[in-house]
Amino acid sequence: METPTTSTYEQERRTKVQKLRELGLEPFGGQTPGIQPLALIKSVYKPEMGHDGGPPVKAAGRVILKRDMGKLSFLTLRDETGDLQVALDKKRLSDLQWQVRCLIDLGDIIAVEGPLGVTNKGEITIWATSLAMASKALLPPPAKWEGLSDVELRYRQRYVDLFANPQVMATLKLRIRIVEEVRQFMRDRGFIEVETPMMQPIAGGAAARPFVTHHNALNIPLYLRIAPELYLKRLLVGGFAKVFELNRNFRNEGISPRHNPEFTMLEAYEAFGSWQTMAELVESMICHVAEKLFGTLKIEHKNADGTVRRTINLEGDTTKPAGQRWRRVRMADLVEEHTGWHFDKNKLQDAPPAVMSRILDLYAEKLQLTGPRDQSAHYRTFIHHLDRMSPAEQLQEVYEKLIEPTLIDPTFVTHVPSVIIPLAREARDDPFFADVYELAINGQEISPGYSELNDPDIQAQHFQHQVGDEQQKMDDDFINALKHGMPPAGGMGMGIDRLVMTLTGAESIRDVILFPLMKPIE
RNA sequence: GCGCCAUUAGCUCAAUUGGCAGAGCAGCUGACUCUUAAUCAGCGGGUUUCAGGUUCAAGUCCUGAAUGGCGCACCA
Repeated sequence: METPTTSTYEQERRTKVQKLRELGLEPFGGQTPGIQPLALIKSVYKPEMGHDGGPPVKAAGRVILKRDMGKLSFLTLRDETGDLQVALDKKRLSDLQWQVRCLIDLGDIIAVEGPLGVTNKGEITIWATSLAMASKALLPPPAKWEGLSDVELRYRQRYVDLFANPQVMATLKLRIRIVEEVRQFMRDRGFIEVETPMMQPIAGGAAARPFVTHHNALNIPLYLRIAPELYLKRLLVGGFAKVFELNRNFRNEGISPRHNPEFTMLEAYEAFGSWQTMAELVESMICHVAEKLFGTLKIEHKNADGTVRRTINLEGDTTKPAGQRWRRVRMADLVEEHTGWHFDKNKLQDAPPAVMSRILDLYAEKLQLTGPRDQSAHYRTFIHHLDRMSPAEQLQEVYEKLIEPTLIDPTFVTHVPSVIIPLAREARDDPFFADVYELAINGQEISPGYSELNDPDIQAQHFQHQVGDEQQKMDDDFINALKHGMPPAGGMGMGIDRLVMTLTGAESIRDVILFPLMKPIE
């Protein structure tokens, strides 16, 4: 591809590429066996090795700092594992290689070989006896001290972000470790990982707008899945007892600090389980991951200056058995606790005026509104919005908008109105509510868990109702599957990106996704 | 889709009331064999995101656009 850029930086560096070629050297390197990670090399050094008495080592990395002093240079190399100093001493290098030294810029990737040692000031250092350009960088890296801080550039050019900002690399690697631990935990619990269609003729299992594509040979529309749920349940019908899938879902909705159009979801189903077995599973899993990766159940979110912004306590009530320690509370009780609204399945408009006043207090707090209430369009819109809802929707709305964001420590919210959860079973003692939990941590919904609905007729009714709302399409084949008999089951979903945000303290979902979606330029 | 805010050198940021667009790092030239964001001397570097407008004069004020951030809406 043609390079349109003609910045002086690039021109200078292209000249150096040319000079390397004139010296008979390859500016873009080649296969180089025997290179060891910088952190490993650093760990090999022992004080008795002295100034340069360590073993010969072979290293490679990006030059992130350069200090030239006439006939001696110190470079700081960086690789995936960390930083290490390399010394280029004119006496130890051939004339040709010394000329290479003069052509090294910040950002270049170089390979060196030489004994491991230490400088007079005590810095562990490779005293290079050979030096090769592995990849000449044609573009300059960001400022060496500030790194790259322009948010847009960081997301658009993550490759720069990763090498310029070690904290970014650390967070994204932590994400990878979390995913590994979640998988391992599920396997240890006897769940098997399956792969179900990401391209579906009917996008079911959730209420969200799907991405649409087209299959040419069949001449049919296909939808990127918004959830794997209906296929995983088909597997229960087929006889799988404990399955999970950990992969991408796609939802054609707005982008926000908590929403990326493609995101990673864990879904798991256990025959003869329930929302209670799923609650135990998710609580145990998150605690396991936290213990394994951080060695603690107290997760601290820190600011850039190191001060603690927020602490999430995953311990719960330690007088109870492990896996049942997190708070469990009915949605109606939680709403009453915060607003004084005693939910009796009647409309909010019928509650005492003090309730609405309290709800508006919370609304003002959330949006940080200070002005008078009567004239504010904010309040009018919100009230009008609530007025048009059914009591069940009002309960859900008050919880989701005003209370969920305040739930920092893990909380299982149970007895959610069943009308808004078409794929779950109704509670036996009161069919107004569904047999489910919604787990909130860090002010976000992290995981829903259901006692799954396996009655094909009730499921079909729920779909009919939903079709009326244009929320979910009727999936006749799924109903057909249920007619063959699906064992009663517990099912759960868990938003992996949000879990990672909770565990790492990331404020935006983009900080835990390697390549978040950005609008293309032009 | 709506609202608020931002956009200045490769990067990080200044620029008073509307009055000559600047610094640090990076770059170039030179010095330097123990530096740690090396140091020292000198030199370059700009369509102030874009398109219009007001004005003697616009980075600064106005209108529109683009991209981004945050909030709202959407997303059970």
